[in-house]
Amino acid sequence: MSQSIEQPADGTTGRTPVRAVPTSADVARLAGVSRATVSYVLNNTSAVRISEPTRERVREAARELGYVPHAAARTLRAGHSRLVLLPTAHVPVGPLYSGFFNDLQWALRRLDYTVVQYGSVGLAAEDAARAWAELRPAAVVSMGEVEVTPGAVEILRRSGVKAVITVGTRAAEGTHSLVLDQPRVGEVAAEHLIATGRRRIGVVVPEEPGLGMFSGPRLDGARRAAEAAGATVVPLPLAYTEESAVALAARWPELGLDAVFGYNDEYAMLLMRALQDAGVDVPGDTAVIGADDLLLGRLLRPRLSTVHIDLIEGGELAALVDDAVNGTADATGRRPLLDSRVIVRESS
Amino acid sequence: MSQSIEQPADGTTGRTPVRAVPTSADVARLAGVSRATVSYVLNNTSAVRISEPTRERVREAARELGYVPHAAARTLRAGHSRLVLLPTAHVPVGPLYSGFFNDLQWALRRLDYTVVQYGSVGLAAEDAARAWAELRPAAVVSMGEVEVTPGAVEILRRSGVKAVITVGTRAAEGTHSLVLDQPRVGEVAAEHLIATGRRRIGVVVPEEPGLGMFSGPRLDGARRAAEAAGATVVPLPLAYTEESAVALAARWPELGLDAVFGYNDEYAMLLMRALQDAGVDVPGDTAVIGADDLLLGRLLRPRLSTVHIDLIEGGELAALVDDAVNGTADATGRRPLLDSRVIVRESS
DNA sequence: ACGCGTCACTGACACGTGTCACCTATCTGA
DNA sequence: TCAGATAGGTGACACGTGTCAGTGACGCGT
Repeated sequence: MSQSIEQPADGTTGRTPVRAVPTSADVARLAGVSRATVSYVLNNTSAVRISEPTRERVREAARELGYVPHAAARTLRAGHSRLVLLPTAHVPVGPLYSGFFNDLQWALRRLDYTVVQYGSVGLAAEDAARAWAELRPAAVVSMGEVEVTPGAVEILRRSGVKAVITVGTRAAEGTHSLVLDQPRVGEVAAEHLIATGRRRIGVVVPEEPGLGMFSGPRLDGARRAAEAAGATVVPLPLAYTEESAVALAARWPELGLDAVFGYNDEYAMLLMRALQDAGVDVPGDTAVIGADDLLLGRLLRPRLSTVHIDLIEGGELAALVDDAVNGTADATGRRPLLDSRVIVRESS
Repeated sequence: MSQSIEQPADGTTGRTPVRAVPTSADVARLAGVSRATVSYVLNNTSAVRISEPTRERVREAARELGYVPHAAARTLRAGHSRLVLLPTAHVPVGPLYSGFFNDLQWALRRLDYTVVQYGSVGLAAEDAARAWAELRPAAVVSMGEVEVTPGAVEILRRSGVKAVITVGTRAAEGTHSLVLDQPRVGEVAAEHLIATGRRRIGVVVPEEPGLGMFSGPRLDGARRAAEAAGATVVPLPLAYTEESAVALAARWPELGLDAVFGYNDEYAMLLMRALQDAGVDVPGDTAVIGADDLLLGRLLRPRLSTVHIDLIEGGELAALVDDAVNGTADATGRRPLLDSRVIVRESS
């Protein structure tokens, strides 16, 4: 405890045993200028004039020392960061999300933001918000998995977060909300099935946790369409395992369904295979339709019909984030951003 | 229209009253104590004794103000962060990776680290390293997509990064390397095919960029197995589209292959379907095997044989990261980690 | 010689936190 | 009574950066 580390002692001792991380002060010393000059040169600030020979000396010194600025010190000084926080409970699998995330990250990077995926497993909404707030992000973009309560928004706002954006099934108080009309997905699926003469429609409800906020609204949408046409909707709980699908298929005769909306392509494929193995003819006895328009859906026979969902483009969302951070978000109010449409193949 | 955007319904659209972010000094003032005391209480430092009434006053004040510590200031003061950087060029789709990433993030969080996915699209290795270094992470875990050159390692080390860990097809100089034995995947696949009497084996090589560092070694492994048994290996370029698969299937007769290793399950499924549509009997004429053991592979008929890959567990890697940061990791350097075994179903 | 403007740069402060050394009462034992 | 121990706390510094207000040198017109 009383052992002291050898002091760098400002030039008196030339060598320190541990190689310290070079700072802008080191660069300044080597280049024979002040630290302010170093800062001006490396950030090439336009308001201050520094002669070209000096600029070059500074840059050379920085290169030689391998100087890299300290992001934490920067944000501390600046009072705000360029972090965009992306809370995730479980990282969602699925190519739809992956592709979207890729685009978003790329676009935000282009705007000089850093995207941080931050897990908050098993935390209450406001505890999670506190954890996020520690990073003092410029914006928080919640993609529907994580609930954002008004209290959580208040915590974030109070910690200096400029923009809170939610993408989910419903608008969250106090945030810029991109409302994905999940009921519409179920609705167009059901409308299609009804239009092709089906009357008793099953709707798969995944048992996996975390999907409830999508499956519920899709079920509701299907119900709405069925009601309007005098058809019937039956919810079908299903886990993403072969056993569960086989068990459901075994009950098929007693259910008396002539169509099923499989929540998404993956569940639909799983169920369709089980149905075929149980002797159910698709689409003769029962029509099947999924959602998400995966390539793999075309590999089964019959090819899987699906609902194609146009998610907002990553670049578009990135622009919204930037506007919200700058306080220049357009006040156009509601704005149509995508459509869900049925792609008919062979399974319906 | 199934998506809409909404403004904050707070009445304070865009323009929030400039309420200063509370600091520990504010808490101290409100509680009537010094800032040092606040720090001791909130981090409940064991070495210093603070009376229970005072502790409670401080906690109450912090609660009332909604105080949240400033991570940047903390890491600046501490000289190091608890960030674990996970560079990604493209976020890889695929459930294998997603599941792994989930586990890793969860386990590291448990050890009080924050995982940051940081994209470095189109940057040279050392430029990317400089960008990572700005965040002064405690560790950098590169998952094989991004090349880590010795120069990049030097930059990271110099910026104070405690541990550089690479997970990939080969060890990287100066890092803790987890070597995934990719050739082994191709080898076991080919050995299985040869053992069941096949002699001319096609190996799918995806045309998608970024997969080359996996597909190349797998091809080599297959070649090695074939050579040992006097069999033949033919590389088959394939893009992840139906058209590409159909085109490849059309050339099947002239290729004269009696087996194919599909790189992974997704490519294998795509190709198998195209082969069947072209009138090729699977596994009669040609055996097909994939890799990754996806559930969807069981949905096709015949069920897809596959190579099951045991990736390192997220928790295990997290422990290694922690050890490396603390300097208590065994300096073995390289360590083989990928166990591959064939799961025979019906397609081979 | 003097005022004035421009050029090229520097000194010093603030951002929010953790921690070490120090300080003042009060209590203890002889 | 007095030295010493202990409880409970505080003042001050350092971390690395960006930026504002100066500051000396120099050229120029009168």
